[in-house]
Amino acid sequence: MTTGGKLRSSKQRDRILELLRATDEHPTAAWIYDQLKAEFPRLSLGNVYRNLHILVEQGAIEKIEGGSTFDRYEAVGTPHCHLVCESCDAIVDLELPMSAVEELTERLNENGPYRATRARLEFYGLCESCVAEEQD
Amino acid sequence: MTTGGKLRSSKQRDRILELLRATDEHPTAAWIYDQLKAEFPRLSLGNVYRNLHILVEQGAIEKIEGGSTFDRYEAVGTPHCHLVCESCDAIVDLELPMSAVEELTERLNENGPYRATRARLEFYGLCESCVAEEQD
DNA sequence: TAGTTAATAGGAATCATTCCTATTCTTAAG
DNA sequence: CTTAAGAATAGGAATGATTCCTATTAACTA
Repeated sequence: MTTGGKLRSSKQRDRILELLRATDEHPTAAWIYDQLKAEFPRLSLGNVYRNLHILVEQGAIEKIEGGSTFDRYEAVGTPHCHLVCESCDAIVDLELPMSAVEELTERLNENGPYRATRARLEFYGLCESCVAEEQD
Repeated sequence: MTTGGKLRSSKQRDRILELLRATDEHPTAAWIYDQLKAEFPRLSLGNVYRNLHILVEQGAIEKIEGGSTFDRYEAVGTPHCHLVCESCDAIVDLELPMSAVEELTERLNENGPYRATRARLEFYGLCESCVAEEQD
């Protein structure tokens, strides 16, 4: 990865940032690639990804990820939220605030022109054992 | 897909459900496959996926998905939540309840043994134009 | 017991993303 | 202005989770 040292300027990277600043469409890498293909006929998708990573590291843009690359499954039980441990990748069930989420969903539907049917609330941080391990 | 008609019993599917009910680890398909490989030497990963889909449709298990298959990007601005339109796949920025999320995060950290640093709240439903289109 | 049809195994195909390498470009020094 | 150094790029191969396809196997039913 190309962090740490000073970065050289790059027309492609500048244009990617401009594009993202000019739209509220939350584009995918492929969309950006399509947009810039005319302007940079030799543009490569890999380079779009590379520059997106750099821009994220610079704090200029944010990545809205689908979460991890693989799906997980659980038996059906009472509704609950999850805590994703960023240290060990565990997913912990939380008993907490399902009602709070429903409340927020209602509030959204009252105030806005949308019709939200459900919401997903996920916490990120450290699970119990990883919190314990940090006492060193 | 094999829905609609009556489903035949299946040792593999039964065991997958048992496994998921016996653990709170939120396994991946690959993990399930590894677990059952000894028991069913000829088990295929494709069949694990197939049975997971069936179990989800039956409502016996839930899929914790990473969201969509591709990542999206946005320029950095004020923190906000998103509404994902399930009809047109648009992602809409919401102004609403960022403080509420922080509040919930704090509450979680006070009550539990975890250390959550951030949370993600996403709403799913219909965006403005898709709500409008439904007036038919 | 035989026939029908679902379930399965196995592997090929997909698709977003990452990785690798040779080439090109930018920049700074001489 | 020229050139050397190294970053940025293009292009394509590799990866990894998931889906799709097909021939085979197994379970229910008449």
